[in-house]
Order: sequence, then C-alpha cells, then structure tokens
Amino acid sequence: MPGGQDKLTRTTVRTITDLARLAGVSPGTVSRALAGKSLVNARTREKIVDLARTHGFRPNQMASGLRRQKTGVIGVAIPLGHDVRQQISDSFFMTLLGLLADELTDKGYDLMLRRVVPDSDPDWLDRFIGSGMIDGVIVIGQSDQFDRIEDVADGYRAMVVWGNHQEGQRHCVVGTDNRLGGRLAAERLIAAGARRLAFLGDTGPMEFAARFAGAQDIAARMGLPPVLALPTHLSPDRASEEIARHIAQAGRAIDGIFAATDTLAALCLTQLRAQGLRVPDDVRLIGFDDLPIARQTIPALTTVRQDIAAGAHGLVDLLLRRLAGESTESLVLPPELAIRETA
Amino acid sequence: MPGGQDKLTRTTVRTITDLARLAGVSPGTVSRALAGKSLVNARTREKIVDLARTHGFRPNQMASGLRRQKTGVIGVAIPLGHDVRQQISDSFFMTLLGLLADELTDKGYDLMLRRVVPDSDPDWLDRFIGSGMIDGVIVIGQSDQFDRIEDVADGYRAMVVWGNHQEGQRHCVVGTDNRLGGRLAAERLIAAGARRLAFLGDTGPMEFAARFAGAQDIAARMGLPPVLALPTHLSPDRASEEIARHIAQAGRAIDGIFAATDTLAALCLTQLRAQGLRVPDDVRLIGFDDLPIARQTIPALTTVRQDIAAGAHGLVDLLLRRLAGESTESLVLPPELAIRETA
DNA sequence: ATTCCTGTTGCAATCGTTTGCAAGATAGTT
DNA sequence: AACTATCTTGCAAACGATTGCAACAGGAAT
Repeated sequence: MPGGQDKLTRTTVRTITDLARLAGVSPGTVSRALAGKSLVNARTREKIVDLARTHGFRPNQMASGLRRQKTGVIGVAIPLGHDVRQQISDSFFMTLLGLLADELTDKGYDLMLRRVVPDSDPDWLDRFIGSGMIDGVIVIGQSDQFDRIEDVADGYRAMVVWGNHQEGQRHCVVGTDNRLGGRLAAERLIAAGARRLAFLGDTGPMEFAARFAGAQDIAARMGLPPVLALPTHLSPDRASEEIARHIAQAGRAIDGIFAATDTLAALCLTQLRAQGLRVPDDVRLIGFDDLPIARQTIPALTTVRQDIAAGAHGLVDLLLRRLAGESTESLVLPPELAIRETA
Repeated sequence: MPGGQDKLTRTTVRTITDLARLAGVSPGTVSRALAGKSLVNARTREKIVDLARTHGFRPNQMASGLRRQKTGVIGVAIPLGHDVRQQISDSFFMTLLGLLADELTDKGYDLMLRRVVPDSDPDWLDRFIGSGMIDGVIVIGQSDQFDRIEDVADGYRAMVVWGNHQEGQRHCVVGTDNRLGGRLAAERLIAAGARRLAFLGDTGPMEFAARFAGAQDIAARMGLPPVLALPTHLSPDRASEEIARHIAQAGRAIDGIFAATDTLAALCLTQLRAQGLRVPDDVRLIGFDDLPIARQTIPALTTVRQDIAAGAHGLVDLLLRRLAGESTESLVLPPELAIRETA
C-alpha cells in the first residue's frame, strides 16, 4: 500500500541531514538548494527540492533562526496598563491587530502576540526583546509606559509603537493626531449647536489626554466654558453605570458630549435615551475611531475616524525599514470627521 | 558615571558563556543555576542569579528551544476559508483570541498568531506544525478545512480546534453545540410569535450549517414551513446591501429572523428599521454569540450566548493535557438563551 | 589511612541549520 | 600537456543553551 509507505518514509525525514542522505549529497548542499542559492547545480537542486516536497520536509526554524540570528518573527506587545481587563478585547486594538497580522504575513513574517501587565512585570519590554525569539517589536498602545519605552528606544532600534506623538520623543511612533481629532470633534459639536461640552472617558492614557486637550483648545478659542471631564473605565459593565451616573448628575448642564471612543459613545447613547434625553436635540454626541458600531447605532454615530488600515501598514512598513537599517521618522495620521446623525 | 558603565557592561553579557566567565564558573553551571536545578550550590546560584539580574541577561530562547526540543510557544491558526477578508476582524474570533492570549500567558506560553488562506496555501497546517517553532497548535474555526484537519490529527496530537463537533471525528474540538443553539433560537422566535422563519447568513461553514439545521429541526417538529435561507457574506459592507435586498424581497413573507451572528443581526436590525419593519412587532430577530453589541442595539438584541471564556479555557486546558501525553475527549459547550427585546 | 558517600562542578556532545573555506571536477586556453 | 577559470560540492565550525557523564572536594565511616 503506497500510501502507508509514503507516510512511513515521510516521518523519517526530519532533518536536513536525513534529506541529504536520501539525495546522496551533503547537508550543506541541501541547505543551499532549499535556500535557492545559485551555487548549486540546477539538476541537483531540482532533485533535492523534489525529495523535500514528496517527503514533506520543513527545515527547523529554531535551528535556522539560531544560526542566522534572525527569526522571521515580529513581536506584538499589548501593554495593559490602565485598565487591565478591557483593552485587549477593545475593538479598536483587535482590528488593528488583525490588520497587522495581514500586513506581516504579506511580508513573510510571523507574529508573536504577548499581552503584558507592566504593573506586575516592569521588565516586560526588555524580556520580550531579549528573548531572542523576535526580530523586532510592535507595541500597541503606550498605555502608561511612555518612559519605559523611551528608555528602551535608545538602545534598540527594531521597535515601532502605536500611540500618540510627543514633541521630541525618541521612539518611533505611528498614530493619529489625537489633539487635532479632539479639535475636530469639539468644532463639530459646536457647529451642531452645543455650547457646554463634556469629555467622556479616562484622561489618563496619552491618546485620550490629547483628545481632551484638543477639545479644550477649541472651547477656549471660542470663549466657551472649559470642557467637563467625565472619567470612566473602559470595560462595558463598569462604564455603563458610570456613564449613567454622569448623565444623571451633569445631564442637563451639558449639551455636547465627546466620547473618547465609539464604544463609550454607543454606551452613552443608550444611557442618554434611558434617561429621556434626545440625541442630537438635547445633547449632541460624537465618538472616536469610526468602528463598525458607529454605523449601527440609532441614530448613527457621528465620529472622528482613525484610518486603522493605514496605521497597520505604517507600523509594519516603518519597522521593516528600521530592520533594514534605515532610521525613520514617526508617522502622524490625520483624523477625519465622519458626520452622521448624532452631531 | 556608574549609569554609563552599567549600560556598557550590560551590552556585553549576551550569552550564558559571558555570564559564566563573569561568575568564574562554567556555562553548564550557569545554565543549571538559572534553571533553578538542585544540583548547584546555593551560594553559587545566588551569585549567578544576581549577576544575571544586574546585567539584564536573558537566555536565548531559540537556542534553548533547539536543544530542549520545545519552544514554549503555542501556534494559533486562523484559517480564512470562506470569506477571506472578514473573519479575522470578526468580533467573536478576536474576543476568543484575546482570551486565549490571557490563558496561554497564565500558563507560561507565548502565542504565535498565523492567519492562513487555505485556498492559496493548501499546506498551511503542516507548514505551521513542521516549522519547529511551536509546541502545539490551536486552530480557530474549521472553516472549510475539516478534512485537512482530520488528516493531520491522525499523526499529530498537539492540536485542538475551535469548531463544531461531528459524530465520530478524530480531531479534538472545543465548541458550542451549534445545533442545539439553533433549536433554542427557533424555539424562542416561535415563542415570541413568529411562524415563518428565516436564517440569515452563509450556511457553508459547519458552525452555521449546524445552527441552520437546528432551526430546521424545530420548524419541522412544529409543523411550520421550512426555514428560509438568506445567504450573506460576513463583511459588513457587502452584508448590509445583501440584507437590504433580502428584506425587500422576503420582508413581509417572514416574521422571524435567526441571524448567524450578532454582527449580522445588528446590521439586519438597521435594515429592518430602514425598511419600516418594526422589531419585534412585525419581525422577531435573534442573534448568536452574545457579543457586547447585543446589549447596545435598540431594541437590545435577543441572542444565543456562547461562553467564549469557557471556550478559551477549554482549548488551552485540553491542549496542555495533550502536550502532557493525555488523550482527551472533545468538549461541547451548551449554548444559552439571552432574552432581551428583539424576540 | 583507606574506602565510600554526597554534593558540586566542569567537560564535551548535542539540538538542526547555515556558511566560509578549500578541494574536486569540468571545461577552456595557450 | 600544463595551466587557468568556473562550477559544484564537502568539511567543519559556528549559533547559544542544555545535560549525561565523569571528576573532584570534603566529610563520614570503617
């Protein structure tokens, strides 16, 4: 039964040496043949490649990585600083991750995902980099780890970070211009008739702080009272009740809400309705991200769009350039207003 | 300046041999000390561990993996068979992925993510397994690769799959009882007053086919007309117009819609409203998954809950058991009705 | 003093692949 | 016939950590 025999021989060819024996050449030649180097005779190469295919041989990437000092793997770290539980399941990060996987695959890299809790493991970034398992690292979100990332950036070039750009920072970052996004949001709320603005969300993370600051810029410029900060957690369960409380307390004293993310905006919309406030008549509402959910709420959510695909592309592109030795500037993406029904 | 000197020495200690020289012992001893083996003198160990810490030494995992023939990495493959673009950003899979990352991290494993397109790379699973980079593999979704997975399962034990359980299958699977879920959904629609049911979604993937079949079971048992299949793609843009068309065509001929996922249900809700159909008065609607979005729609979505956390836990638990040599049964999780406002 | 433990340590082979160097083969030149 | 070139190939040393085995020290037992 040829099938059985195939299976049998297949299992015996595990190493390049096995294959070499089979082909009657040395391991070195096999290695060169499979790598497609020009130093090996065309007929020999063909024979080897054939044998490799029929026996389902795959070179061991660990050994190869060790010898070549490169692994073909890019690490993706998600630091969970502020709100441990939530962020990794946050739609925005997940979407970005999916797109990153696509981009990296296209470029022939594998992706090693690591969720880290900096509070319980302050050494997370060095550990990841020093593991020898990855050729470079993409950090998704600065969280509250800006300083640590800066420290590492001095001695390690193969790193790109998704996040907010700070004047004079040393690590290479890709991200939306959050402050500008905040301005756009506030301007839109005002154009829709709002005068007393509020910002819904934790202002701790840099990205959010910048969005908040952008809104403040506009409020100040227009001579309006300062934007009221309504802090919340990110996890839906806690956020919901916090939002409910905020609205009950400040509800009629404000007429325009800028939510830090679409997810929060959607929750907010539900709570506003539950407390009898009409959107956008009583309160204008604007989100951030332009996630799919923004089109699905009723009324549909006006929001500030981040171009996630461009972000993923930029992260990978910059990282690969850095791996090739180039030094690269940070990439700041322009946000864009997506006007729908809530403001 | 001690800081500078620190940094300098730090960069020089890259290998276990460097550290050995510094500690005045042999590399073997260092290895044993860092691994916490009992064969090394307590004082020596302490000294070595101290040196390692102050110099920020991290053993190279590639080398370690090569020698020990285990890597500490679990592969997670997401086959994109049916609808290439969408699935990886599908909320359900992303949530599952996040939870898997948590579970694996807890157990001390890293996660290597690979999105594969079986149509363009029929060899995807063997390639992943044979790469030597992973100790085991979790496949998220059988997609249309059931047979290939079955083939591999015969010769490779370190694999667990998220998906649908088939009578007599050979690979170890964790998943919700989709057929039962379909029954629950149909029963609920009927209890809410529906008589002419439709199933919204592609019935190609096994999970969806089982949900559809479950609904058919009930329709047949109750003597109702067969459930109408309304096929759609999964990507939101295409799905939206397809749903609109379905509703325009079949709209008033049906009074109960069972959507294959909450995401589709949410889109459907929007389209129903756009076409002037009231939910649940004119049409009852039920989803599947119980994603966060199910609570955020208006009216809130009735749905069939999958316990994603239990799924992630089960996948990791079974895989680790298999790595330890146990042979394990598949795990079928019971779905649960989450009754809200749409049915 | 000799023998036998027990507890530590070093030595060197090993994991599987890659690659610089040198040797062998073949063809082409004078 | 001798001598270059040009291709191919094999040899063996890496990459860095682990581990079986042997060796050594010091103490206890005889």
